[in-house]
Amino acid sequence: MSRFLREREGDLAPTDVAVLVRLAGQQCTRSRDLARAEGLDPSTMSRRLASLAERGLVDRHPDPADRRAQVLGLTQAGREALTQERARRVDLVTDTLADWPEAEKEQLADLLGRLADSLESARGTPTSGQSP
Amino acid sequence: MSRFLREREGDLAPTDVAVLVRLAGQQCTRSRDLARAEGLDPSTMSRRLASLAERGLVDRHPDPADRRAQVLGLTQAGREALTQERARRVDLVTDTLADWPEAEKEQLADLLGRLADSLESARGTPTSGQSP
DNA sequence: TCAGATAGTTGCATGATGCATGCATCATAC
DNA sequence: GTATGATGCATGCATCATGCAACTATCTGA
Repeated sequence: MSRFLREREGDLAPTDVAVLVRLAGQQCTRSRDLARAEGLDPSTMSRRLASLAERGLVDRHPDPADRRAQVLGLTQAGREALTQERARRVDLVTDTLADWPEAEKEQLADLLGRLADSLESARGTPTSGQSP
Repeated sequence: MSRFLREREGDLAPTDVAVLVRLAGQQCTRSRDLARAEGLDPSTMSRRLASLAERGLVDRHPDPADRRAQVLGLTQAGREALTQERARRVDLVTDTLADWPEAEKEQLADLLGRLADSLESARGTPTSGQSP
């Protein structure tokens, strides 16, 4: 899977896409939260955001409520880039699974969705039965 | 998924694990083939192999049939490291999907297996309907 | 024998990342 | 009100994986 994806990387790095997705979903508007959500160091997220802002995909302005922080949001270009990236991925899946029966594609989508949920709820549980 | 995995990385980098798996399966014994199989540049593979050899997980000796090439293989330590990594992953899955019904786990395994096959056979097809 | 292909390595640059640190701001205790 | 610690973000620095280009040694075929 990794080599498949490595060969088909788009214009946006995976991390950047993840950031755009979260910003589009309004799930977090703090750099800190984004970093936590993606399992990255805050410094890394700071740099990703700087890069995205420089490319005009994200816009940041000071948060009046907390002047240490900043309000993050997608620009119009950011929304378009995300739409385009999503279309690219849909094409990828469409091409690759073209000859799968419809029923199995739905099953796969359903199970992957639930897998994502399970992984999400397993976050914070480092490896195995830790945490006394 | 990526953040889940990023947080649970083992001692071996993902690429290194992939290399060990292929060597264990005897699928390729040439650095060049490994590189192609993993979608990496030969130079990168060369460096990964050097690192693995230095750590005593892989052993390389000149190929008598082709003195440019080298015969690659796992050392005993390499086999053990791979076994340990596999156990770690099994634990990860076991923990994460602990409360899934058995039937769904089997379905997921089956579909993921077939997904891997589809991705594998889609290799070399760059992005979408290219190749005139 | 010689030209071109191939296997592998190394030099160099790039880009993502983490850690330590610094700065500004907030929250709280006194 | 002021001092102390916590928090949000940025920057300096080092590390690591990676790709490209160039190189050496060897093989292959005319």
